[in-house]
Amino acid sequence: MNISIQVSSTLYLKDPTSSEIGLKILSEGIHLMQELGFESFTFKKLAQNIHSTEATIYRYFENKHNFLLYLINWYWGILSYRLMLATANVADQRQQLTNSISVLTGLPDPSQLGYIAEEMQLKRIVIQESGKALHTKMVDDENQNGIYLNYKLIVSTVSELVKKIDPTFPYPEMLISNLIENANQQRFFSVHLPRLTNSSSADDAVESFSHLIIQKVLQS
Amino acid sequence: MNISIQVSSTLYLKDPTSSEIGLKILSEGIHLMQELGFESFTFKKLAQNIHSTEATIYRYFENKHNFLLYLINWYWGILSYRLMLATANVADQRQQLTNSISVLTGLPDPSQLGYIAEEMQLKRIVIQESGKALHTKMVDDENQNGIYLNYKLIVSTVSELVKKIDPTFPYPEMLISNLIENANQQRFFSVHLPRLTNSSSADDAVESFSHLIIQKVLQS
DNA sequence: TCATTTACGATAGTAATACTATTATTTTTG
DNA sequence: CAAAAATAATAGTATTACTATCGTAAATGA
Repeated sequence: MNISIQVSSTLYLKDPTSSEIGLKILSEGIHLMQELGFESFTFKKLAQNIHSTEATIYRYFENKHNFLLYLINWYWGILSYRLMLATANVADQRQQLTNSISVLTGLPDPSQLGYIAEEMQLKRIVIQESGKALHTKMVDDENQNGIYLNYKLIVSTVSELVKKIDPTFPYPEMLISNLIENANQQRFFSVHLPRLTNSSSADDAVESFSHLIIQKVLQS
Repeated sequence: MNISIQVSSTLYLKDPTSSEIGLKILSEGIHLMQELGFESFTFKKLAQNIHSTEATIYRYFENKHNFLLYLINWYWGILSYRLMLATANVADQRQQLTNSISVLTGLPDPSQLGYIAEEMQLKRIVIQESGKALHTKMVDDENQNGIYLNYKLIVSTVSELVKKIDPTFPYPEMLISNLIENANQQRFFSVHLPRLTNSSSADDAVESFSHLIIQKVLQS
């Protein structure tokens, strides 16, 4: 059911979407990754869960670090797609920005068309694990290999919108990457360190906060 | 030279500041942690560097995860102290907040009194590794053990200031934890993923951005 | 000062992990 | 239906994150 989300081909040895067992690696892999967390997740456990072997998984992914990067890349691909949907045929640039911020910082609406089942699971993985994927000695090499293009494209697209709305604002990229990262961080806090946030699961304070920042900071 | 920074005693088995070799574990440990990163850092390597053995280090710290938590806790202790210095004898609350934001998001001034040599190294470790310490299955237990009290105290103190200045602002804790986390994140981006930020090492855009947010968002 | 606790160094050992390698068997495909 | 490719089954390796044991050195205290 993937609407052909692009994931950088340097992240896999063999395209997991090209075979039955590859798809099982992905779907069960997502499930196991969020259940166990990156540290306790192993290819051995995944192999057992899909009634296959370690060797088979290693034919698709070089290592579990790359597997995590694949999942994160996939997530940003989905968001990229939803961002496109949310701004298409919207004339007003302010409204485009508002819609974009909702996509990037709000929770996905399950009833919406184009909803992708894996998105919620991937989002949880991104919130919990993406720091571990990023804060590595390999980050510069990976960046060179285009691993972060999906993410950078999102930041670039939305910050271009910011520039159009308020050309005087001096930190458009920082503003957008901040709001994106903050959304994930605050959702983590609201579960584990609630005194660091004003977000609870009931109202979506994270999204409201983001809109408020945009509204107060940009002059149009 | 520690001005008796408090670190939660649940983080060590034996206080490393209480002995010669404990202090060597800390100073060489900081050095090695930032040089190798958390993954490649091992107690074995650290033991070799201080001409001691693994067993000795394990007598001070239960494991390397707790060692990292100790370093991070130490960092927040230092910041807590600097926050106190920066707001003491400042009458105006706005100015107190401004000074606090500078401490939390700016770079420390080496010429300033009370500067602690390890702070820069610890800051680098916090920027690079703190996500790995936090995003773990143990986070709830650790929080229960008071590991994050230093951090929560900082957020609480500064957000109380926010509440006094603008009682109508609905997300004071989120605002402050966001600015703190953002500062570290953007500094990481500026080194590794510069297209996600507008911060370069030359000017301190991170700090300016933070002040701008505060200024625009709070009404006084 | 001398006995005793405490800390440290040296060494060995273990279970788990993150892979690599080999070979047999099944599945796919031209 | 033959050849190629993918997978299963199994074994093996280096490293890591510890734990255990024991002899010695240093600090402490009566």
